[in-house]
Amino acid sequence: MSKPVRVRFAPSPTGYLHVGGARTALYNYLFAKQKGGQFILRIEDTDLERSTEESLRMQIADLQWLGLNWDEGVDPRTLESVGEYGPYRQSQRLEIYNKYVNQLLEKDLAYYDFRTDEELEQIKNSGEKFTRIPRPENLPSLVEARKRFSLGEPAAVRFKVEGNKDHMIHDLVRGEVTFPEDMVGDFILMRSNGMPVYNFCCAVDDALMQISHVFRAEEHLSNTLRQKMILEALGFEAPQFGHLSLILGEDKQKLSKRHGATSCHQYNELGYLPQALLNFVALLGWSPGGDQEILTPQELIEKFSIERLQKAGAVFDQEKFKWMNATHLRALPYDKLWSLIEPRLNAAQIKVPNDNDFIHNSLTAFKPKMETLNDAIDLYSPLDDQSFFISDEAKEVLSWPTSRKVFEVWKSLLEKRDGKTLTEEDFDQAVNEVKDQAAVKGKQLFMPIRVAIIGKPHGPELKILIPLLSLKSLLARVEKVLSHT
RNA sequence: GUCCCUAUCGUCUAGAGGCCUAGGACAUAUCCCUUUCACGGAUAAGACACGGGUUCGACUCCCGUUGGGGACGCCA
Repeated sequence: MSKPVRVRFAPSPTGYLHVGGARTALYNYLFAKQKGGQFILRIEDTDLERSTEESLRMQIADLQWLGLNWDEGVDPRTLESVGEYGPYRQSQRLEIYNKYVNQLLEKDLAYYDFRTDEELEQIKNSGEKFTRIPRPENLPSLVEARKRFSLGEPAAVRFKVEGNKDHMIHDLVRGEVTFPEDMVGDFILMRSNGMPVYNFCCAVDDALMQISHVFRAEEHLSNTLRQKMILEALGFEAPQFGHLSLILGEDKQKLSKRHGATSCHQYNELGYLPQALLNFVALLGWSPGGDQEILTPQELIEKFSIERLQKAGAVFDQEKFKWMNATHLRALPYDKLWSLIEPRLNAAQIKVPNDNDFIHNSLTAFKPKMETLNDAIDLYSPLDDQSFFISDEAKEVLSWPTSRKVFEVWKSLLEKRDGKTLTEEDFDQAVNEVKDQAAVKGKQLFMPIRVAIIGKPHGPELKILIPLLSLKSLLARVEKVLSHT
């Protein structure tokens, strides 16, 4: 019997998609998918100063990377509106807003305000403590105001707040929230440059686009009052609102740029997986109830419930995110993982073989060590002869009195061999010979060998690494190491 | 300052009046696995902000205090 579920994500195109925005988008998306409803992307670009087409494209790219695909809104390629409630960019809906502003003006529910910024500033600083800007003393008639306005006198349109009634909002996550109407003053509907303002567009569009539920950040909670007043004045039905707790930084302040990486784009570049970001952010302010923490997008859709939304803010814990990313990464099949890693190796100019054996063996060795896709760069670079170098850590091993002997024996063994690579068995055998001939064991044996192979005293299991390296490069490496002793 | 929201381990959370000696995960510590580092496994330490009610019984319900957050734009 209830209205069909139609939810929207309505970003303003100013920069990359923030992780908080991603979570808002995700919850709306999950709700729509679970209820068989529509997920709509609406662009709130009425701030001409800050909104750019470039940002719009970036946000769309981020949303697509996350796999949060919308049913209605702007087309990702052409940016044209797709859907029967368009256009979906507020900058293209100006006639619509005009129509409704005029309606309010004519019903005497709004008025032209000719005061200048300076006058308003003066009022604020007049010494009196206004919690809201007072309405102008003598309002001109609509006819007169329109005349002055059309003659070029700048004026903003303000909503008339009557100021004596309480508004109750049934918030989907917070329950009943009551706002006294007098907490807000006559607020702007239309700027003096003719552009309508957020609260107005949002209210009108939610109504016109038949939005059934609005999940948005808690910072909008008090805007809801204004939007409700607009909706009421226009005779529209209000959607159901649900205000999400904020995502916080370590210092418990609203997560912002100074907390480090906050945009989806940054996490993408850092080598995080979209499914990990979705999973992590989903659990910031919501939980599925049980002990399961690693969830696929499909599981999120199945398990999502507004009852389990958290009311208090949640700190974005980079460490846990990294762990979660590593977990998702290790769950990836080899070919998928390789397809994600290869472009990053190329970008870092690391050249390694790409036959199936190599991919399989190397990934087996490196997977447990990878937390982000970018970790592959450091992991694979020792396999590339061009970038072989001796690490600082290895210098200490080099200085051990027994190390040189180990290198020499290792080298002579390599020289005696033919074929392209060493097998695991070859290696075990060789190590035993080094042990006997150089008369060392334990740490004094293994660490120098490791240094002779990868230039570092720590790293993945040599048994797996050895078959990944050619005999030729093994030799070149030990020679290089010897030249440093 | 005014209004609104909020409060369980350091962090994310489970907990819908007795199941709680408060569970899980990340991080931390120790041990096992491993002749390295990880991965994996085990163990340990670690929280109901405080004060009043309500109740036979409160982490759970109500009120207050305190702490934290948000909003108060011709930003969204």
